[in-house]
Amino acid sequence: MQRTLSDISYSTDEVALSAIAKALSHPVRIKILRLLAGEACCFTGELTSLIPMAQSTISQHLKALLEAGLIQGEINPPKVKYCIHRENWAKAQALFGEFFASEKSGGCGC
Amino acid sequence: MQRTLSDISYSTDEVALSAIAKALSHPVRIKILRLLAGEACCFTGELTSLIPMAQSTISQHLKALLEAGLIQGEINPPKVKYCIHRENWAKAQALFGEFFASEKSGGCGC
DNA sequence: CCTTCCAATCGTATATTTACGATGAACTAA
DNA sequence: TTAGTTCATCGTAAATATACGATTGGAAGG
Repeated sequence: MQRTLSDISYSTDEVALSAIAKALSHPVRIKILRLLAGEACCFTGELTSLIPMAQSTISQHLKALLEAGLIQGEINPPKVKYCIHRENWAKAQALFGEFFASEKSGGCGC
Repeated sequence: MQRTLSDISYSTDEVALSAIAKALSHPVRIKILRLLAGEACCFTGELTSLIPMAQSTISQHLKALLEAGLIQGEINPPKVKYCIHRENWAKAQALFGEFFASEKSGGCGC
C-alpha cells in the first residue's frame, strides 16, 4: 500500500461491514465462532484441543475476534472464558441482513 | 505462513463463508457491491469516476469479487458491464443468515 | 493501416496477515 | 517459596493483500 485509504471516503456502514467481514475472513475464526455460538461456552483450552493449531495462533485469532467486537472474554482464573458478544452479534446480523437485502432483483436486466 | 491450512479440516460452509467474508473485507468492495446492488448497473468506467482510485486498482477489486462469485461481467465492447451474481448472492445471503442465526441466546449465562 | 478508447494484466513496492516457538504474566497449589 | 497451569505477548519468517504506474489486448472509427 503506497497510500492509505484515508483519502477515500467511506460510510460508517461500509467501514463497519468490512471490518466484521475481515474478522470472518478466516475459516478458523468461523469455526471458533460456531463453537462459541453453539451451546458450548468455551475456554481457550477447549479450543486448543479441538483445533490443531498452536495455542499462540488461536490466541491471536481470539484477539482478532475480540477487537472486532464479536466475542467477549471473561477472566476466570486460571482460565479465560470466551463468549459471543450478543449485542454486537445482533448488530452484525442486522448489518449483513440489510446489505444482502439491498439487491434489487431485475434492476438492470443482466 | 509457515504451514498451509491443509492439515486442518474445515467444513464446506466454513470455507465458503470465510471466502465470501474475505471478498467483503475491504470497504471499497462493499462500496462497489452497493453500487451494483442498487439500481445502477455499472460499467467499470462509471466506477472509476465514482471512486477515487486508480483504474487498475478497481479492476483488481472487481476481479476479487468475480472470483468470489459475487458479481458477473458482461462484455459489451468496448466496455464491460458488471452486475450482481444473483444466484450466488442469494447463497451468500443464506449462508450468513444461518451463521448469525446459530447463536443460542442464553446458552451459557455470560 | 493507424489511432483511440476501455479494461485487464504486469511489474513493483509496501503493508498486513498468518503461523510458529519462546517467553512473560498471573493465579493456584503444594 | 517453588512448581505448575493457563493464556497473552514477543519475535520472526513466509505468504498474501493492496495500491500504483506502465503496458498490453481488443474492438471501433478514421
